[in-house]
Formats: sequence, C-alpha cells, structure tokens
Amino acid sequence: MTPLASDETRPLTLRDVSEASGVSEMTVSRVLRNRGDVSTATRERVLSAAKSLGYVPNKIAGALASQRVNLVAVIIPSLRNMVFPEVMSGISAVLEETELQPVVGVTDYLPEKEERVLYEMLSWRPSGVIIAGLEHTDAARAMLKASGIPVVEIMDVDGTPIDAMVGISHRRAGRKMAEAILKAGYQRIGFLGTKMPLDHRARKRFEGFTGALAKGGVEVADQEFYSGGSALAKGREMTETMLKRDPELDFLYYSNDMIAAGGLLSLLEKGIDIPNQIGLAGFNGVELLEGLPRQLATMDACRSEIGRKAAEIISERVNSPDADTPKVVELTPKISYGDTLRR
Amino acid sequence: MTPLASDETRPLTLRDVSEASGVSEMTVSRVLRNRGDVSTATRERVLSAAKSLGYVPNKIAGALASQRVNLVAVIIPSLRNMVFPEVMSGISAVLEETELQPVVGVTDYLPEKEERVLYEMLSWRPSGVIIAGLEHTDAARAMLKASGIPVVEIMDVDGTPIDAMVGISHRRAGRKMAEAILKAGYQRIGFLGTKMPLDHRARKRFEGFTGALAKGGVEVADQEFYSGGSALAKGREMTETMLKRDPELDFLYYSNDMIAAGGLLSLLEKGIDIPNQIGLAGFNGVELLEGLPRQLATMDACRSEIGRKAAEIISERVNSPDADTPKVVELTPKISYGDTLRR
DNA sequence: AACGCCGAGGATTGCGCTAACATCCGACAG
DNA sequence: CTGTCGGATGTTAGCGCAATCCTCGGCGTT
Repeated sequence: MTPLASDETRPLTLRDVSEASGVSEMTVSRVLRNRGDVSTATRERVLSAAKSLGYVPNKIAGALASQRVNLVAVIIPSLRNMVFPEVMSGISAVLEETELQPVVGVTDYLPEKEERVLYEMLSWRPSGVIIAGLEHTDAARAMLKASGIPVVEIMDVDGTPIDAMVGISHRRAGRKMAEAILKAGYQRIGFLGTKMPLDHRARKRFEGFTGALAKGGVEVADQEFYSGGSALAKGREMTETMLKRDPELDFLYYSNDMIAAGGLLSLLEKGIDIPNQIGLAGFNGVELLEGLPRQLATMDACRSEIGRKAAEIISERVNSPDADTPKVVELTPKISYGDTLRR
Repeated sequence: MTPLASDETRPLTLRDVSEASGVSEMTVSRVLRNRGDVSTATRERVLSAAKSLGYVPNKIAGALASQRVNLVAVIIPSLRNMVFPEVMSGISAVLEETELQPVVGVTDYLPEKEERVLYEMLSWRPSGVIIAGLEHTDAARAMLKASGIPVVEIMDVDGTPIDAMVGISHRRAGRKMAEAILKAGYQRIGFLGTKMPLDHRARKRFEGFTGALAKGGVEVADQEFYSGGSALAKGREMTETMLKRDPELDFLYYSNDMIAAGGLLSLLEKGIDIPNQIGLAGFNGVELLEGLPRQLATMDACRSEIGRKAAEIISERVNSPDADTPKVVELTPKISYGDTLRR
C-alpha cells in the first residue's frame, strides 16, 4: 500500500519489480502487459509488488523495444472553436474502445505552425494521423506521405487526400444553402464571415454559395469579414454595420453559428421581423443554438460523426494494414430551417 | 528535395542520414539537436542529407537515451467547457517560449478516469504535470507524489496541494458574490447549477455563497440542478421552472455563465425588469458574454492567467530544480457587475 | 517406459538514440 | 621544434523494455 519510494527516488524500473517479487524482468513484463502464460500465483505476486512499489511502466522504453506506439496524432487549428472539441469527442469515443490514444496538436490556423506541430508529432512515431483540412505546406504533405502510417484528413472533402479523407463538401454546403435561400424568395443577400485567407472551409462555402446564387441570377449584395474577438459580439457589430450600409438586405448568411447568433440577437432587439423582413442562416449546428430565442437556420457539419469515422479508419488500418478501408467518406450535412429561414 | 523513401519504407534512422552524409551518427545527432561543435561545412551537409531523405528524428529513442522528455502532461475534465481551452491557451503561450510541450488528457470529470489518464501520461515520463482540481483518488495522489516531477494543481486553492497549486478560492468567490448581492438589497435568492457531486469547484462556490448569505441572515430560497445538454437551453428551462415554483424570487445565482445567459435571455423575453425585479449573476467571465443583450454580472475566473502561471512554475522547476518556486499562487477574481446586478 | 507436448518462466539481444569519453589535427606559444 | 590546447569528430556503452528463442519439468499417450 505505502509506496516505498526509494529514499531518493531513482526512478523505478522493471528490475525493481522483478527483484521485489523474485521473478525475472521478462515475467514482470508479461504480467504487466497481460501477455503470455503466467501462473496465477506469480501474477499476483508481481502485481502486488508493482503496486506496493508504485511502479508505472515506462512506455518510452516499451515503445522503442516493441516498435509500437499506440498514439494517434490529431492536428487541429484551434480548441477555442467548439467545432474541434466536438470532433475530438467523436475521435475519443471510438479510440477508447481500442488501445489507441489521441494526442492533440494545435496549429492556430497557421500553415507553418502546422508543419512544426506535425514534425513534432511524427517524431513520436504515432500509429496514425488525423489532420484537419486538405491544405498543407509541401513539406507537411511530404512528411505525411513518407511517414508510412495511415493519414486521415478531416472536415473537408473538396480536394485530393494524401491518404484518406472524411468530411463534408463545403462547396456543396454553401450551394445548398444558397438554393434554399433563393427558393424561399430572398433577393438581396449579405454574407458575413471570417477573414478567409486561412480558413479554407469557410472560403469554399462562400464559393459554393456565390456560385449557386449566380446560377439564380443573384449576386451577394454586401460582405463583411472579421477576425478575432468574441464571435457573438462581432456578429452583432457586423450585422449592424451592414444593415446601416444597406438597409434593403433581406437575408444574411453567416459563416458560423456564433456570429449568426450575435446577428440574431441584434435584429430581435431592433424588433425586426425574422424571417420575413430579414432571414438568417449560420453554419455548424452548434449545441449552443438550442437556447437561443429563435431556432437559427443552419447546416449541421457532422462534427462528431467526422471524428468517429476518422478514428474508425485509423483503428482499422492499424489492426489490419492491408484491409482496404474507404479512402473518401463524404458525409451529407442536412439543412435545418429553424425559425429564421422561410420555407 | 525528393524524399527517396526507400522502396518499401524501412523507417529512416540516424544511420541512414549518417551514411548519406558521410559522417558518424553522433555528428548527425549533434547537428540535428544543435548541440556541441560542428563545423559549418559538415552541418550543412548533414542538414541537406536529412532533408532530402525526409528524416524525422525518433524522439522515443532520444528520450530513452537522454532520460529527458520535454512533455508536460495537462489533465483536465473536459474540452467542451470553454474554461479549459482557455486555460490551455495560457499554458501553450508560456510553453511555446520553452522547449516544453503540453499534452492533454481529458477525464470527463470522472475520478477513475482521471486515475487512468494520469497513469497513461506518467508512463511517458513527462517533465511535469498540470492537473485540474485538488480532489484526486488516493492512487492518483500517490502516483503524483512518487513521480518525482513538478506537479501543479490548478483552478482551485481551497485545499492542500500535493506539490504546488495555482487558482482562485471558489469559496471566497461564492462569498464575495453573496456579499455583493446582499449589499444590493436582494432578499429572495435562488441558486442554479450543475449537479455537484463531481464538480468540486461549483460546490465550493455554493458553500461560500450560502455561508455568506447565512451571515447576512438569508437562506437560499430555491435550488435547481442540471447535468448534460445544452447549457444555454438548460439555463432557460431551469429559470422558468424555478420562477414558476417561486415567483417571488428577486435574484438568481448561476454556477456558470452559460446557464446564466440562458436565464437572461428567457427573462428578457418575458419582459422582466433586470436588475430591478430580478437580478442575475453567473461565473467565469466567458468571452461569449460580450455579445449578449445585457452585460451579465459575473466573476472572472482568471483562466488564462492560471494556465500561464502554472506553466511558468513547471518551466522554472524543470530548468532549475532546486530554485524555490511558489507553492501556492492565489489569484483574485474580480466581480463585474454588468447590467444585471444593482450596485 | 519412451516420447512428445505444453505451460511456466528465464536468457539474450537489440530498438534508435545520446552521454561521456577518446581521438585526431592544426594552431600557436615558448 | 616541442608541448599544449581546443575545436571537430569518432567510439563505446547503455537507456528500459519486449521479441525471440531457450530451458525445464510434469503429464498424458501408446
């Protein structure tokens, strides 16, 4: 019970446990990993010795010796955008059933940082990589190819994967929303979103959106972009700015739900008739929306499903390297009209 | 430039680079780590060889050989509560200046999972541990003590740290809010929060809160607890339930800002006069609040500062193990009255 | 009684790298 | 011309574990 913690903590090794329990290191190793035949008697002796010493196996040594590392690198742009924690949940949920473990790296939407983080992670020789987006530096792409491990690019399927990809088509998502908006009879449409040079998925949605509008003979009447700050507050600000500039707008399409929620609150306060005078739509289907005064029109990005599928692909590939797992999984976001988009 | 990626990818080692550049493995190692004297000529030869092969060092082997691992384990209950990503930001910001790297483990607020996650992380022999909360299983506590590495418990300082702690006093936070509420003349006070058996910090706030109310001769008039679901929606529901049960309430104290925001939206829709008919307060000071129709009264939990301080302690301890770093850092949350708490 | 088999456990080797020491060589002082 | 110093490199020996192969003894079979 009492961890004896040798006087001045030389770190414990298998040898310590083996000496304490009178068997060879190998047997201790077998017991601790539940591998190979060990009699119940010695197993128990070893376990109690390990416990009383407070021994924690050294995975570094274990991984080096066995050439197996049960880690999956997960590389995402940010943790502060709720989208990614939700993807993580999906990943964790699946990996928990396996012996694999996710390890997160954050890129802050910077390609060079992505490259650095990737290098760091690969240097731990993970069993697989899940990485957000299809856009990477050449070096990053080369590393991923050369790594020889399963790589799943997630969130987006508008492009060519290095290995496999799981996500939705953001172009199509933008298009679908544009079609729904036109069908509902809106005409004068504003777009509000993030500054897009680094947010490829928002850009693709925008492209799909404007493309579909164009097909209907409509152009985006006004645009507004932000970066940084409280998304809710920015949504408010941008909405007010835009409506001041062009009071005739009858629809606002936001590149994410948070700014859309800000816009919604702002318009409601002004007593504007939603969805008749102005319609609104966001993107993502975040949980937060459920508590808003009106159900915001949005499009579910299948976040948790993306995480789950990606993790499943990695897990299968790790367990049976030659089984042919899908290379492209395109999920279909469904539009939800809520109360802010006429039907 | 072209990663030659030997026909059927035997993973690259130092030896491959050493052969490709005609120097010993040791020299390659020195170059790649920027350690020791190497002439500029060979340095460049080695670097270009490494690059053209696409060599990525193996940190597993490196860590085993050098007995040094530049990882800091960060163990938190959840990523879906914005509090923790914000703490993470603080940690990352500081660690980025050092050679240390954070690795996140998530416990889902479950003590046994915390224990498992901790065991996993310690088995990678990190250089330090940052762990949320002061409440851990005996086994977890024992592991941390025995690990011989710096341990910083964060978020909370109401208790005794294993090694060091950085946070705020949640009891005091609850007390302060109670005092502000009483001083403003509110009398009939409701409390709404998470089910608390596992949320020790919410519990401590509640204790401090009721304690201070008691001193003012007031008791909490009604309580309501939730778990799971969209916090914003839950805040709405709970608020409505509670007011139906006791329409005389004149103040609602929520254990976090998200449910408080839900309550705020709900009350505003009903046209209730805030803060005169009913006052509201939350806890955390989340960024989201900035976009709400009213500025919610809250108390800043110093999240990013906690992360930064914790990371600084770890970093200092790693670099100079005997320098005496502070063992307890108590930050002082400041109350912000906003528009929902009379002054 | 001879044989083989299997469960239980030990001995050896090496994973890829770095610490620590050893070596080599040219420069420079005396 | 010798001694010495230090910059630049190589050599050796593990780090802590798991793969692999090995030993040993008991047991059932024919």
